[in-house]
Amino acid sequence: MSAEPATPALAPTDFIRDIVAADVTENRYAKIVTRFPPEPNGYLHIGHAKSICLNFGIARENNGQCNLRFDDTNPAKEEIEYVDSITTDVKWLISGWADHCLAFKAKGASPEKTTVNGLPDYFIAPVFESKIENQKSKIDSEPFSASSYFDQLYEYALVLIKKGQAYVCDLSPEDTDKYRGSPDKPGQDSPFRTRSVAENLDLFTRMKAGEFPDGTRSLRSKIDMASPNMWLRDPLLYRIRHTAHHHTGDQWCIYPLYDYAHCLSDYLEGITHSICTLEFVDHRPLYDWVLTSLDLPRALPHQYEFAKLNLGYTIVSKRKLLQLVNEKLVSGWDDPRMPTLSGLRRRGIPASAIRQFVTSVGVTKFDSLTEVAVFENAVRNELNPTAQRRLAVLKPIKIVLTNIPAGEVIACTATNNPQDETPTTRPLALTREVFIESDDFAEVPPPKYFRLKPGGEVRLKYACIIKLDEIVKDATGSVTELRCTADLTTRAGGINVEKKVKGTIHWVSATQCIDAEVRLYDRLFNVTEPAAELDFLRVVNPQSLEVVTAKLESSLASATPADRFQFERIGYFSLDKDSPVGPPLAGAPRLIFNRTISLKDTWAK
RNA sequence: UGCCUGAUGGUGUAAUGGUAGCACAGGCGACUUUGACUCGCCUAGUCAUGGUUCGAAUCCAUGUCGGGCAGCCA
Repeated sequence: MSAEPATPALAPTDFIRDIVAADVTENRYAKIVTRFPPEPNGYLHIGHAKSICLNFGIARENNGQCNLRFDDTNPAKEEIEYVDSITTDVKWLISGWADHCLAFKAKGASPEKTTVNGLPDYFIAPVFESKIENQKSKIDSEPFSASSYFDQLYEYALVLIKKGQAYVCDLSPEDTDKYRGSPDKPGQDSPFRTRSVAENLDLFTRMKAGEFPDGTRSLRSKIDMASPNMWLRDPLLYRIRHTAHHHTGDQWCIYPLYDYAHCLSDYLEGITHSICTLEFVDHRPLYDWVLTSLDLPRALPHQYEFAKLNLGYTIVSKRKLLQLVNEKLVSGWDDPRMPTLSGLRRRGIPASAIRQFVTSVGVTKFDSLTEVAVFENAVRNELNPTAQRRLAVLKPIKIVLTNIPAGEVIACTATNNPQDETPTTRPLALTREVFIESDDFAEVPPPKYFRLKPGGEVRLKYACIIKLDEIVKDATGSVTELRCTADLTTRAGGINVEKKVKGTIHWVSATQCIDAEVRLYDRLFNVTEPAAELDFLRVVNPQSLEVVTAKLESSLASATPADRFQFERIGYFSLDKDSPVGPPLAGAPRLIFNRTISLKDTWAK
């Protein structure tokens, strides 16, 4: 038996995809439909990326659809600002990969009443932005949202009441808690559990009408107060909240809870596979209870759970991320050190690298902690073949090439990306005075030091070999310049091009370079599991940002934020979104570059 | 001491009763006008104890350890 070549990058497989594949084989659904259902109460982060890639990935691999849906059933926590940032981040992350699977709904639409197998039903149809853009008459669309199902959800609640499966409870929040019992002790039935259908209908109608203050009554499912599963002890379906909703305004004062709204939202949208994280395993019987209690005519969605992503040296808790922002430990939600998608984007990390990373981590039920090295590897893998090589000196030290006259310009040719099949080039100017990296010179070199040292030779990349003759110091003894001789016969085309030296270093012309602010980022925390600390603020890395004024080769003056650069021998960089674009004018703010990630450095270790 | 869930090299993940493989990390070496990339080699694993079986990471039993659950949050 010859083994098929493994292609995990192209066709990832995991226990959820196996279930989907089996459902496809057995023709259980006409189309595979998944969904990404964030609550609009914060910014998306690297952990969400795993869920997004799983849901859109499954849709993509099965010619299916993935809905972006806002799980906006709690008006107290949600804001329109978040729906906008989430929509932007999702589109960015799937761009060029699963755009065609992304489903929205028609703007303002709510589920339509239909008949299926002679039974009344509701369904909301998808709209694909990727398709309407090609059409003449553009349909306005928007993401799905639980709040656009409030009418249907209310109707379904009425059905549950009429079937005797839900009741209005007058217990206070505190008493509800007491009656619920504890994990090892059964709860007690609410005294309101036996109310008549008529009374329940009356009370629930009046709840909706706004007759009662917050917290005075709730609609509860009638399941089992003695269930060993706490979530089956008559969980609440509706609570009273006299609070305006970012989407429905003042229209409602009762709002459905997650366990009631989520499964039905899935059903209304025709979701087939409802994928969530492990903490919802205990909720699954409730998910199924609601759906099966309602005698719905179409195929029911099913919930599957996987372990969320844990990344070393990273925090994703909304509360803690907010604390970093509020206490000005970072510049904002999109600070390049933040694990938010907007932060990673600003840092210059390509969406494809994030996708590759979360795919490489896999999907299981094991609560794991992934090393940051895996993420960094994915980023470098994406950047190496695409980033344009440039020369930049972060911490300059001046070299004088004593045998090159002042004013003379020696033209050199640099390769833009050696990884290209047919690499392109650009011109570089070698002049009498150049800057090199101060790390690339050592007066007292450590063992196996390949770089510039007294009496030693190195190659200036793309130019020629130079030899250090003299170290010039000021009165305090610090080095002010290095006087070297350039061996011009070792240039490309020269008779001694083939001459080998151990070290090759980067440089820029002192007279033909530009200044730029370069922000060097390091990990935000000093410990692998900052979330496990009693006080995570105490393990914030005080050196997570270093700002330097660097000398860049002049071609970098025309950089745009979309460009990805590798500053040779240093790392990958991109223009910050706040940086002025285009050639710097006199007196104008200078360019700002972010270091996306350093190059691997096996010498520094 | 109720319910749910899980345990494979340092890390993550495959193997669905039949050769424990891959990636990352680490080590050594080759190549190199990036101490990068690339290439080669190496290190290292089935939680424990029993059982079923010709054969067990996989099935069964017991135990150990980890994670989750008692919001009118999602």
